[in-house]
Amino acid sequence: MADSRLLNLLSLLQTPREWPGGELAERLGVSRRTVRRDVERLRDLGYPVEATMGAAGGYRLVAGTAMPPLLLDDEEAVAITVGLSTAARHPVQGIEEASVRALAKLEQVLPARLRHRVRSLGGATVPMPALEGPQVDPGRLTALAVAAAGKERVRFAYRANDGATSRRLVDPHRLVVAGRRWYLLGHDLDRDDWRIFRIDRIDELRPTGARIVPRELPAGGAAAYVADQLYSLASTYEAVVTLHAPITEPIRALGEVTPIGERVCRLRMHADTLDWLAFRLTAIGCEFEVHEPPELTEHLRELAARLTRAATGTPAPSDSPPA
Amino acid sequence: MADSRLLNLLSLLQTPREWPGGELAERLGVSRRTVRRDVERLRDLGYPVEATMGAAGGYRLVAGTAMPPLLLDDEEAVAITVGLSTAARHPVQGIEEASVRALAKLEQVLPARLRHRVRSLGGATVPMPALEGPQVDPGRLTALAVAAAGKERVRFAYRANDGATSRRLVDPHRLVVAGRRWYLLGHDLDRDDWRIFRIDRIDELRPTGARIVPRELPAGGAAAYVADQLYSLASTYEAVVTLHAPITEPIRALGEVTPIGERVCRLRMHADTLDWLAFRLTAIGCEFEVHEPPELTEHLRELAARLTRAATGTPAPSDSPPA
DNA sequence: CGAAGTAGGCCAGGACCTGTCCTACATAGG
DNA sequence: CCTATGTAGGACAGGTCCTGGCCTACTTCG
Repeated sequence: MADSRLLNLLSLLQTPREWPGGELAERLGVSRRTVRRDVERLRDLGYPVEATMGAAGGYRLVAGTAMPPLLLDDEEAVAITVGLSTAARHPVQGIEEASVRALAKLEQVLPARLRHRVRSLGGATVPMPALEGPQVDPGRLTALAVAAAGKERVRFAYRANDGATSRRLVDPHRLVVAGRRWYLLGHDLDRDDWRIFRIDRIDELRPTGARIVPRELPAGGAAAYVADQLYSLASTYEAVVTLHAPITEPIRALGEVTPIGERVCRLRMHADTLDWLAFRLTAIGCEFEVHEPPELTEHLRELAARLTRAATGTPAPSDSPPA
Repeated sequence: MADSRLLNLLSLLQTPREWPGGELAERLGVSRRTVRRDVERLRDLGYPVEATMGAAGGYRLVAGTAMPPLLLDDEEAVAITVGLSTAARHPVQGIEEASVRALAKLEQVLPARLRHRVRSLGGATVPMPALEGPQVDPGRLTALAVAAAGKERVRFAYRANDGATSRRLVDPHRLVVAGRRWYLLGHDLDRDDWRIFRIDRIDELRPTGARIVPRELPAGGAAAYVADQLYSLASTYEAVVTLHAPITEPIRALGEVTPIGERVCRLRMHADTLDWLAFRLTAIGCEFEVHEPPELTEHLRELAARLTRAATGTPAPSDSPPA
C-alpha cells in the first residue's frame, strides 16, 4: 500500500538526520528505485526533500513553502499539547485564536493514553500562583472553540460579577482575548442579545445538539465589540510611572514608553488588578516611582510592609488571610 | 494521485466539524464510493474516522491509539512554534527533551515566510524580564538538539563563570534541564573529557561537518552526571520559610512542604538566585517569614526599600543601576 | 581514480484504484 | 409510520499507475 509508505517516509525524513536511499528502501520494504520515485512524489506534493550528493549523501526534509504533515511520536505530541495549554493561559498577542485552534485540533485526535499524561503534566504550571488570578482551563477553551467552529449551541452555568450564578443557553460565536483574559462572544438566547462572558467564569459547559442559525453580528466585529463592552464593565487601572532604566525591548512590551533622559523613561501601562501592575513593575528590576494611580502607591506600600515583615520575622498584624 | 488525496481528507477531517460524504467527494474530486473507500483506508492505517449514522450524519476524526499526522495551516504552525519556544524557556518537568525535539522538527520544516512571524512574536515574551535571568534562545536549543541527534560535532564560544570566553570543540551528547536552566552534556575534545555547558552561555554555535564517533558515557547517565557536577559548580540557595496559608497545589509545586498548623506550613525550596527566590515567595501572595538564608532576608529588605521608594516617590539613593 | 551516493529514462507485468450499480441499515423529521 | 438522507459495503469492468529491474549520467569523498 503506497499511502502509508509515503507517510512513513515523511516521518523518517522529519528526523534531524540524513537518510541514504538504501536504508530508506530497507525500512520501507521496497526497492531503491521506488524510494527515489517516492521522494520525487513528495517533491511534487510540495515538500522539499533535499539530497546531498556524493559518497556520504542522503535525503532529508527541509523548509519549503508549504507546511508538511507533522508526524509526531507520543512524547512530542504530549510536549506540544502541554506547551499549547500553557500558551493558552498566557496568550501571545496576535495568535491567541490560532493557538486554541491548534490545541483543539490536537485534543481532538490525541490518544487517550497520552491525554492523562498531558493532564498530569499540565497541572504543574509553576509560576505566579497568586498573581495569575483565575486560570482559564484550556480544555474549556478548546471545547468552546470547537462549538463555535462547529456552529453548535451550548449550555453552561455562569458566575456573574456579583457571584450569582445563572444558567445560560448561548450560540457561541468567537473567542476573544483582551489583556490576559479570555472572553466568549455569543448570542444569549434567553436575553435574545449578544453578550460577552469571561471564560474562567463559565462552568458545566455542555454542548446541546442544536445547530446555530446564522445571525447578524454586532456592528464593528467581534474584537471591537468585546473591547467596547469591557471598558464599560471592567474596572481597569492605568498606571503612570517613572523608570530609572534605559529603554529596552521587554520594557517597551509593557506599555507606552516615552524617554525622559539617558537612563530614565516614563511608562504608561494598563492592567485590571493592582497585583498584576505591581508584579510587572517589580519584575523590571530597576528603581521606579509611581505617579498614578494612588491605589497602586498604597498597594506597593502594603507589599513593602509585607516583605519587611517576612524579612524581620514579624508575624502578620492580624490572622485574617490577606486579600 | 491518491497520495495527496488521503492527506487532504485527513486534513479536512481534523477540522472540528462533521463532513457528509457527499461534500467530501466534491472537495476531493472523486465519487462518493471512493470517499467511503478512502475512509476505510484511513481506518486501516489506524486513524479512527468515526461516522454518525442517519440523516444528519457525517465523518470526523476522533482520538485513537496512534497519533495521526498533524496537518496545520500557517497560523496554527506559528502558534505551535511560539508555544513551544516559550515552553522551552520555562521547561516543564519530564518533557523538556521532547519539547525541544518537537521544536527542532518544526523548525526544520517551517516555511521561511512563517519563520520571521515566529521570530517577531516570540520576542514578545512579556513576563518577568529582569527576574528571568539569562534567557535561553530556543533556536540555539534546537540547533544543539539537532547536532546531538545527528551526531555532528560542533564548535562554539563559551563564556565561563568568570566572564572569560574560550573556543570549544565539542561532541554534543544530550540536553539536560536542571531547575530552570538548560545544560549541554558533551565531550570537550580539547580537554578530552566530559563537560557540561550552560546553554545560555554558548555563542557563535557552528556545526562542523564531522561525525561523532561513539564514546563511553560518564557513569550513571546524563542527568545524574549533570546533577552531580552542578552541585559542585552552582552556588544554590536553600530557603526555609514559614507560610501563613493552607497548603495548596501551587504551593506544593514550589518545593518541600510540611504542615505546621491549619493555615500555616513550612516550605523548603531551592533556587540559584535570590531574585528568583524572592519572586516566587512574593508571588504566593500570603504572609510569610524567612528563616534561611540570611542573604534572602537582606534581599527582601532591599526589595521592600525599593518598593517604598517607588511608592513615596523618593529617588534612589545613588544613580548606579541596581544589580 | 574508484566507491558510493543521487537522478532519472525505459520497459513489462500486474496490482489496485476508480466509478457504477446494487442492497442493507441507521436516524431525523414530518 | 414512512420517507429522505446519510453510512456500509459487495460485485464488476476498465484502465491507470505502481513496482522492480536494468541502464547511464553526474557528484563527491577519500
